[in-house]
Amino acid sequence: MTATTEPMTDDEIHREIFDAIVGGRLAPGEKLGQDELGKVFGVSKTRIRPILHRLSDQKIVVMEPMRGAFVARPSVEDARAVNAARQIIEEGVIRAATRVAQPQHLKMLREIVAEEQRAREGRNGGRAHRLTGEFHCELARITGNDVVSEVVRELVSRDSLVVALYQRPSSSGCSLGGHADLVDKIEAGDEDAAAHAMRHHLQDVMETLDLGEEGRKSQALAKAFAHLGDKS
Amino acid sequence: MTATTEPMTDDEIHREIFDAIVGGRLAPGEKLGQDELGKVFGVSKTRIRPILHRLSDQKIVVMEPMRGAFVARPSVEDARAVNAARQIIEEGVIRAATRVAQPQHLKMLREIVAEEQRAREGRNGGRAHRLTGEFHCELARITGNDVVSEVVRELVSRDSLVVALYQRPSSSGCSLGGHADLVDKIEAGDEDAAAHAMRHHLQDVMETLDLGEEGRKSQALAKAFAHLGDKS
DNA sequence: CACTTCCAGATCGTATACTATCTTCTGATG
DNA sequence: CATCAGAAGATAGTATACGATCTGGAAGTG
Repeated sequence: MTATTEPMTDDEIHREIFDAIVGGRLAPGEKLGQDELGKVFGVSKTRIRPILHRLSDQKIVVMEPMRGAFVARPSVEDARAVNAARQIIEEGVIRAATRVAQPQHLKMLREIVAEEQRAREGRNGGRAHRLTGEFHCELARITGNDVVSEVVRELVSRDSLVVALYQRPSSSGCSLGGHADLVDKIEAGDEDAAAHAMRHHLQDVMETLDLGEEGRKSQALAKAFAHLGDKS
Repeated sequence: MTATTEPMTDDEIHREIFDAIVGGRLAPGEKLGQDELGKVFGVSKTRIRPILHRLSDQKIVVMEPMRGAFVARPSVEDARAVNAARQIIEEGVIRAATRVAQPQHLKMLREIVAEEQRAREGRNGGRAHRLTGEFHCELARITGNDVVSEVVRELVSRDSLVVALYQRPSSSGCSLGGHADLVDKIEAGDEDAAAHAMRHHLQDVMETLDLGEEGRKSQALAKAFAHLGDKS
């Protein structure tokens, strides 16, 4: 499967790794060896390194000096910061979206919500979570502003790692029906209500996570030493 | 002045180029040769290239395939998109800031406004503009959220290129006293008024620019052929 | 004389080679 | 037996070298 015939552009390689991480196929903390990735994509380290740096800028990957690149393992503080940032930024987004939303936009959102519901009923947690992210991205796209869309996209992708790390095994997906409520508020044209709902929606998402009272630092370690009673 | 003794980290080189561009020492459209930059900083192309790519991700630089890197020359559409994005995002920011602002924060903002005023009276347009950007960044920092600060910082830096390209020679700096008004609204704790003021402030900034009715595409060319009457 | 074609110089993009640093295993020592 | 020092292997970081592509000018042709 090591294709030697396809040139494959840098952006394609980037997207491949990006999707693998956000899609959960690469677990947080996983090592991303340069030579190894180079062989996978049939190119040299020289082209892998900048891509890794780019992923590092996106906070999807961390590069430890002279140690290598790893899939990011956001701390509890990071998780809270990203969520807080989303509360702040997506408030502006949903307000702007509410002002300009057209029926076709609402239809699109409702379709995503419906699919989300179906995925959750089908116990397809991965798909449900992906659709959750898509909902927020699509909401941002209603503003018609690519810059905003890109910012939201980045924040949503960072949140993917957070849920991968801190999701409770019990809770299958995201909040239950919170998105439908948002669409209702947008349709009603009630900007303040929509903004309020968005803030609380994101807070709810945060509360479904298991962030541990004192912050389950490494997760793998915490699980490994659970029998000791976690006295730190 | 070509120091061969200092190793100079990648981030330092990045910041050096970044500041040179945002600070206006490198004009939009300027060529950024890889070998040339390598010699300036006493390193090889290999280290310059990823830095250029990073600046490209930040939209401060554009990389044309097989042609090289150039200081970005944002189009009128780009300018409008960034400004619109700021209206959307900074609305959320100023609302969050209004909710949590402390007296010390207000003091900090007023100091910047005062310095800004002084710079403008001293006909120091460059300094005034830099302080304008700093005001918005400092406002974002009130939220206490680094993610938000970083997003705003990025947007503000992109706007630097916009004003470098499209600023009217007449208007020395940014809006006249718009910032003081924002601080007043924040101090009053009136979230809606603050948000409203922010949106209009950014719109005002946009209107001080000379974006040309049909979009003064290259600026240098437009000036060069002004005598022809610009029939495009 | 104007236009096209071709060649030389320059610069970008990538692979390979080398050096520095970290990790790990082995072996010695308290 | 536990611990620490040292060497070998592996991997990151950087520079150099080579091939590909673009730009600009010179020569050729209608």
